[in-house]
Amino acid sequence: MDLFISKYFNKIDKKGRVSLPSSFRNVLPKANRNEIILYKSIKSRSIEGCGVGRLKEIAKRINNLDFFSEDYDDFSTSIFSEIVTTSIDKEGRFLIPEELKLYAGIKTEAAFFGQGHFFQIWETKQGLKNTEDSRRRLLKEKKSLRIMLTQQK
Amino acid sequence: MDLFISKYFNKIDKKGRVSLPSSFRNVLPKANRNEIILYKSIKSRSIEGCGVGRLKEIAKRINNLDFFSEDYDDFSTSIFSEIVTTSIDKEGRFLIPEELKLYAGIKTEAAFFGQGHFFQIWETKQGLKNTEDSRRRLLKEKKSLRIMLTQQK
DNA sequence: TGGGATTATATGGGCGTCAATGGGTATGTG
DNA sequence: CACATACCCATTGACGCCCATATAATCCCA
Repeated sequence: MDLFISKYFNKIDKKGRVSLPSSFRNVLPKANRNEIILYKSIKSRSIEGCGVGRLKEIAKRINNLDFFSEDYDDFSTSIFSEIVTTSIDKEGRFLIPEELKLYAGIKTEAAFFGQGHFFQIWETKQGLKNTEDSRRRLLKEKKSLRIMLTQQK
Repeated sequence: MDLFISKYFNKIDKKGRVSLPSSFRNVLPKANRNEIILYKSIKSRSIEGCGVGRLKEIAKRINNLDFFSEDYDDFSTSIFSEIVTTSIDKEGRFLIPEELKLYAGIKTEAAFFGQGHFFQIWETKQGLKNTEDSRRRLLKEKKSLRIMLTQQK
């Protein structure tokens, strides 16, 4: 399976280490299996993460913008300076930078939510609440989606 | 990772030395790992820097401007004549020329912002403010950021 | 197919290494 | 000689690497 799926709740130890769920590790390309990128979610108080491969893709796109435009700087600043890369140790653990933990309100436990091509890290309670809210919105307001999700192939 | 990523805040000591963040050092080609170039940013009160190898890339970008335009001369002059090369000592530190520090308003701390193929050095407060402003502009006015960040290859 | 044995995963902790920082001295150039 | 800067060494704290354990999952063989 090459998608980030399901949810996991892992402890953050004294040194600040958390295990990246094993199934998430397996999604990373064998080449860069010991590195991921993290950044603040735009839409919620959570951290988003994925393999480094996507970063190179983004770099390429930004590089194609007009170098002397304001847009270039805005993209470049908002993305490159906000993204952090962290390495994963032999046991599959990594460090969440302090700033990102603050942003997401994470202290002693990290809740990992698979999102397909990327994943989110939440403070456990907020993450669970977000899941409920999402689901409620889906069921109440988006009948068409419900159809997509329940329809047989 | 061969890109300048993330942000770092390093102290400038009495002698005027600053550490180039370790992850930035690693972006420099192993050959010229002890030399970088610095120049005033055209668009902001910051210093831009990169490995010497990127000079060619900068030349190409300027060359793509209309040769007979005023812009051409302005960019060409502003950048090429202002470029300085500085060497990095064994501990990974370098000196920011006085003129550049003045231009950016840097005194005792330098804020390094990764920008992909180059990086910027800001006075800490201004740098943080710039990050916020950039992000705000993108979120309010440009849906494209969201697309870049969330869209799959 | 049951149940012990092996492997994997999450978690904890020790310790050496490296990064950031400080300072002292030599070298050099005006 | 004075100032700047290159070179050398020292300190501190963070992080990487290694080893250890407990629980859960998987395997394997009779």
